[in-house]
Amino acid sequence: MSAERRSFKREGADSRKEALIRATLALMADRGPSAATVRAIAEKAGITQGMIRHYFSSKEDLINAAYQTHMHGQTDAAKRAAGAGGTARNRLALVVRASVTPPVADPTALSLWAGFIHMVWRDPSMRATHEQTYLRYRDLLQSLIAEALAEAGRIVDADEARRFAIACNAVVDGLWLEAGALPDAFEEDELAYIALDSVAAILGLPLILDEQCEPDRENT
Amino acid sequence: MSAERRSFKREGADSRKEALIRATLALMADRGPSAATVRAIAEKAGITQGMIRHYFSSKEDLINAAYQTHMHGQTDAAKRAAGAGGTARNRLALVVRASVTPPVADPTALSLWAGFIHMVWRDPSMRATHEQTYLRYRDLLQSLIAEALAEAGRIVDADEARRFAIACNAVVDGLWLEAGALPDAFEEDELAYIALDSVAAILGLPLILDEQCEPDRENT
DNA sequence: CCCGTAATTATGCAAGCGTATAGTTATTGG
DNA sequence: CCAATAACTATACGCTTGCATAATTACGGG
Repeated sequence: MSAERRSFKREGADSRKEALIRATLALMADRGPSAATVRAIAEKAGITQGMIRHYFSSKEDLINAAYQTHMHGQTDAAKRAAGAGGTARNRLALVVRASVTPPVADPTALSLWAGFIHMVWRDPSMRATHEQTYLRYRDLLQSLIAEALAEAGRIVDADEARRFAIACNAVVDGLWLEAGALPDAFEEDELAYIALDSVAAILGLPLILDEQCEPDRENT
Repeated sequence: MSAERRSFKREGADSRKEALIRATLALMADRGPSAATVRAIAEKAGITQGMIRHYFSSKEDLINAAYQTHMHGQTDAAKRAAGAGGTARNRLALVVRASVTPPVADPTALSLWAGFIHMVWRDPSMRATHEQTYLRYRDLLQSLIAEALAEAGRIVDADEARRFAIACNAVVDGLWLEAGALPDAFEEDELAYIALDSVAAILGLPLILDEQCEPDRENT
């Protein structure tokens, strides 16, 4: 008469943590932060809700881990798009384009990001993660910019490089935001071209994608 | 032994609605969307929780009204900064500066916006409000841009004006975002200058504020 | 003057939340 | 081969939530 007990499956700690994090992200992306309850997360991860407190000290801890995972995924995807070889100018163009096109820029990523952002103000550790991730992307941009300008024979001091990075970061973020907020309002390549044109205008450096020297997925 | 009953105060419907909306915004800005419960909102508005359902059909309805109020306030503040007279170029500069400086750009506004954004996906009426507000600001920018370019003797077709508006909007949004996310990472005027320089570079049109023209660095 | 009506308060309710904990089942070292 | 232990399930608890409704109060027209 009692419902049959759930089948007992033993799994490694890492795989369980990852499953919980992925379930959290999926729920938040789908139906907002409020949908990411411990029960829903556990169900989506295929385990019972007790596990979440067995692997994370609290739900907030799990949320934090999910936030880190998401942000690292975003940055890594953009960095990966740059590839290893080619000119700095081309790598910069590739990073810019990747940052305003799927899968980095899409409604799911924006929704997820927005869901996390408001937690940043209350939890200091989430704020730390936020700043770190934010500045890391900007630093990536800044070094590519400085390198690309150097290739063109222009030497900029650190202050100017910083301002360039802030401005280009803003363009990219703004377009990333628009791509996620109004995915049907633009052609698929339109935002990429606008991003490249704008960054080029800001830097005074033509940015054209060297399609044939585009790196492929093979590098790592 | 029974606690004394709350003093009975009769008020107009508009003032009550406004009080509820302001309380909602204050709570969301302060402690996130989850803190904006009907009880907390009512307490902050100085009334009992029954009133919220007396003036709004549901809590979601109140949230929607608060969203509209906030977004309209943001756009209106930027528009107001442009003033009525002066050249279009100067009005454009004023709008750009206003959009990346307080009170339009600040942590509270960002936190509030992020709190709303993730609701946009579930509720169609909030999505409608979102698109409408979004495009209205961009249209404001686009008309100012077209006018300013015309002043300089440059006629751009509708397609190019649209791309310019998208790009400038992106710069402004990105800097607005950074100003709200990392309020201590920039000098107070720094983002305004970067915004003006970037928009100027994108449009190929020098943007200098009339009233107080600090001769900043040359772009490019 | 007073009563009907609308505004406002107070209270109750079912559902869902995060967390704690007791009970159950694999794995493992000796 | 059998405890000991860690992984895992199941359930209960206290709290909060949005919403509904009964009780109370002010106000305006007869």
